[in-house]
Amino acid sequence: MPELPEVETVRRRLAAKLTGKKILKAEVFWDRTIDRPSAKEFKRILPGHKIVSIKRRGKYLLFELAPKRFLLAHLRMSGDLLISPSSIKVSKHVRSELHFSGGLSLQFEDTRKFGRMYLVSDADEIVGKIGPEPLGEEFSSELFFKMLKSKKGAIKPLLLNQTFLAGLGNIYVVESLWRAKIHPLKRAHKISASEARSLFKVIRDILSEAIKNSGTDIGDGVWEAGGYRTRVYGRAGKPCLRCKIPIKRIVVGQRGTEFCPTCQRR
DNA sequence: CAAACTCCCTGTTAGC
DNA sequence: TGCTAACAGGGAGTTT
Repeated sequence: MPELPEVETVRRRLAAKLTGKKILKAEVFWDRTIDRPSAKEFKRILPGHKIVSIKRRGKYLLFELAPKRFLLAHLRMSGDLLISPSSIKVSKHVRSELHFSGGLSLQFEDTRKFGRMYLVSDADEIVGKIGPEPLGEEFSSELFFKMLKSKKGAIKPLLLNQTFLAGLGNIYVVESLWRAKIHPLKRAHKISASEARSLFKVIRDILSEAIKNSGTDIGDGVWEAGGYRTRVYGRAGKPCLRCKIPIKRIVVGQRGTEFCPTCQRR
């Protein structure tokens, strides 16, 4: 499922080919894919706009358009954005399609229909409330420690909370906590300064490694491109790669959570 | 304010 | 073999 590194991979794939291109036509095959405005308005407004830049904020893709507007896309569970000749459908699950000058189209493929597109005049309407970018310059170990100190809940659901920190999903949270040797149920304000430093570094290292590898292939057919291999995610019952003790799986915040019962203490 | 739950969806898999 | 039911998962929205 697309998290920050997968969305960044998509962004890089698209930016090279679509920057400067003009939208000729917009089609919507599943209306609920368009969160706002209505699918009808979406199709009416988009033609004539040019793509100025393609950025990313957390797990959102952000297309800056001219005349000034923003097209945002969130891939949620199964979404992907693919470029193809206009005449060829990339799969039977294409929910919307933008046709560009030059004969290419951008197709929003999304098997499970959780993905959304937004067409707005102010991007902050969608991404204004999300937390700092974990790979951004404004995010520091000191800031992270302060953020953790003010929260009493368990660390795992906190890291999944997009208003706390942007871009992490279940896979990278589980991987980060394992590598930093922190128990997923540990209370955020009880994390020491040195643990916070470690977690800070680990999060940035793992995200960077995953981006370098074009994301993670978890082998369920949802995201097949990536070369990053998980160390604990999906490995319940198998030996911990550090200590050989079997990896445990619990449910935290309604999400499956693998961890090593000896390496990760509370 | 935070934690817990519900909902949206479909492909995969476990169980019969 | 073929069927059904359970399950996974992000995040907005609602309830506790």
